[in-house]
Amino acid sequence: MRIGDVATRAAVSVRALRYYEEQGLLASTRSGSGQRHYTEAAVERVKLIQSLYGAGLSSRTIADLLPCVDAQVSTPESRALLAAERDRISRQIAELTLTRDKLDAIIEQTSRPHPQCDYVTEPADV
Amino acid sequence: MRIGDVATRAAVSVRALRYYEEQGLLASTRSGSGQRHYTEAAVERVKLIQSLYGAGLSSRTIADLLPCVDAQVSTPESRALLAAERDRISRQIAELTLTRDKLDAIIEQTSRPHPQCDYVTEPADV
DNA sequence: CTAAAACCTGACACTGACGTCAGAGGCAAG
DNA sequence: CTTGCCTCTGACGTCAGTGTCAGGTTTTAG
Repeated sequence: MRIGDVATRAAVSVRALRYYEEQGLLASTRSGSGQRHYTEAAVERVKLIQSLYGAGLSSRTIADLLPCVDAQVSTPESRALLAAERDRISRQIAELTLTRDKLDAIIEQTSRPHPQCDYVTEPADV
Repeated sequence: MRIGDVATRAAVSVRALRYYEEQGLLASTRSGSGQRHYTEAAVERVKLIQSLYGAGLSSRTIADLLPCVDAQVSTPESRALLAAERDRISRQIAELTLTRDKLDAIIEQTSRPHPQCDYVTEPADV
């Protein structure tokens, strides 16, 4: 599989895949002419990388924990790293939940102003 | 209250506060000599701004929805904006939850390798 | 009164995950 | 063979929130 196929199937840019390789997150074999080739597994790996980026992990952190995913084995350090990131994500979820609740409160308040006031009614179709 | 006090109490940098003002997120009155002065409410406002930043909103988006918080009134547009951001945060929470579950699965797998293998035992105190 | 600490504006530096462009080579189809 | 798309490397650009420095004024503490 060539880089363009992986990019399409994982819904990322070609540039991103080269960057992942540069960061040591994604390996490829090279054809004689230097073109990258990937296995099917690469697509899933890229999706995992993407979700970790989405959770706010840096390339460096991902690079640290991916080998442990590959090897299916963890050292005390890698377990600590994994747990630390999981906890960070949990805290992030908690914060986001609070923020969403704040937004909900704002929506509540602004949608029901003093009844005697003029205010714009529900949007018809937006 | 001067800028340094607000910074301390809201746990942000002085630079950040000046930036918020520049972006139209936080107003201040100026003393004759040009120094910024804030009310108590500024601290809470800064915390709100921070949590919105934390949820991935841009200055621009925050600038769009803060006036509606202030006015306690919403237009159809602002309601749509608020709802859209709330939904975005909800999706973000859902994604983060999935990612955390993936990490949990990885932790599970790597913490219990094939029993017949040598592997490092539980960390004592980390 | 004076020194330290806080404040001001303006501007450039930085970070990280890419976008984008240039210039050159590779590969299947007609 | 050549046309057109894909790929390569290298390098600079971007964005957004903030750090940081310079050079100067203001406020506060002793």
